[in-house]
Amino acid sequence: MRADAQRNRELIATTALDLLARRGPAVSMEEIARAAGLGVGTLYRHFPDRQSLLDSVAATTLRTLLAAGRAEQSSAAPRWQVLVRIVARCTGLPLALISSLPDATRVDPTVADLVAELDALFQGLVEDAQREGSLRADLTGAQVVGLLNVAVCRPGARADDPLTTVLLDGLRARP
Amino acid sequence: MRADAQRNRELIATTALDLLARRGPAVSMEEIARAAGLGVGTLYRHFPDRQSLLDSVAATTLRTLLAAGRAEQSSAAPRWQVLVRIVARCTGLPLALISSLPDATRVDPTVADLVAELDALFQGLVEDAQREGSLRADLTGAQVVGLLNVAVCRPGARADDPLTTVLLDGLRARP
DNA sequence: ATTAAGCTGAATGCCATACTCCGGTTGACC
DNA sequence: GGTCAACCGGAGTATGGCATTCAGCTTAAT
Repeated sequence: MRADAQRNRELIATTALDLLARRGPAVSMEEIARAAGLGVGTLYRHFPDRQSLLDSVAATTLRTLLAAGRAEQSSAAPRWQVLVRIVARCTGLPLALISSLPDATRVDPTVADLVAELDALFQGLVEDAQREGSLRADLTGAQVVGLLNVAVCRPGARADDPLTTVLLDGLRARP
Repeated sequence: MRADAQRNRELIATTALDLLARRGPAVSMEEIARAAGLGVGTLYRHFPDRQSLLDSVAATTLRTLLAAGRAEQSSAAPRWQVLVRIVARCTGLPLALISSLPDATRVDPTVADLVAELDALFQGLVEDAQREGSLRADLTGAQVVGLLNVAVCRPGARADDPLTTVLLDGLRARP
């Protein structure tokens, strides 16, 4: 593969991720192309269709997140700290949203698997934090994860958002 | 106006509000019609176009909310209580969202005014609660209102949602 | 210099959705 | 219970946005 092609492929993926994070899951191919300073045709040279591009970006990102998550998981830090760090890390990721939404048309098995794994990791972490006594115990793991999703998967979300801050404070177990 | 027309007009408004709350701001005229058990033609008999219907529903709802808010405001209850009650009251309202979003196409002056008034009322309330010492003071009124908006204006939001609960807990001033 | 891989973006086709309209229905008044 | 204007239904039309294609031009690599 020619060097410029390689570069463009990565540029497309990065740009797509960025736009998805900032403007939500409805970005058009045209928008992505323009933001990357390329023509739409180039996107289609690298990805057969829109879904492909989305899947590819999702898979890459989810894999990174999963790796980071597993690393954190086996650290010695208190579970609460771990959770906060992972949430920060995930912020701005709209892809979990794309996939976790009851979106009928989504079926890519790789992405689905990754989402499931990430979900399980998160839930385990939440439940550990509850056992540790740092996270309020009146919600199920799934509920907490669902709620963190809202905080994290918003167009334009940032880790130091008021929303994220307040939500995390609200999740902290009362003294 | 014929009795059935009157009935249908109200049915349309109610159904639209309900669907907007449950499925978000992208509901189609067809969906609303079907949910109301009517034909699309009937919607257009009562409202010249989609925007009209949305504006009408928004204006009615916002007026009700504003009245309820003003009543609460002049009650003797602690500001925190008042705030919680109003939030509960607003939950499921997607219209504030429609209007408060940077949606370029929205210009109806009535609705804009109502939104502004409701916003001001909310902010005043939040700031009073902060002075009262029941609401954390490290956020501006506007930030708090924005964040409550997220909680309240989601498709399918409910007042006893984990999200709303946790968010309110996170907003409470620390002892 | 050669050339195949790469790039562009106007043109195409598709689909969802707002909106229209005419034939059939019905409430209201006599 | 008859009349009729208001009302309703829903197939059909118009439109706009978006994914996707492709013919002609560029450029990296040798």
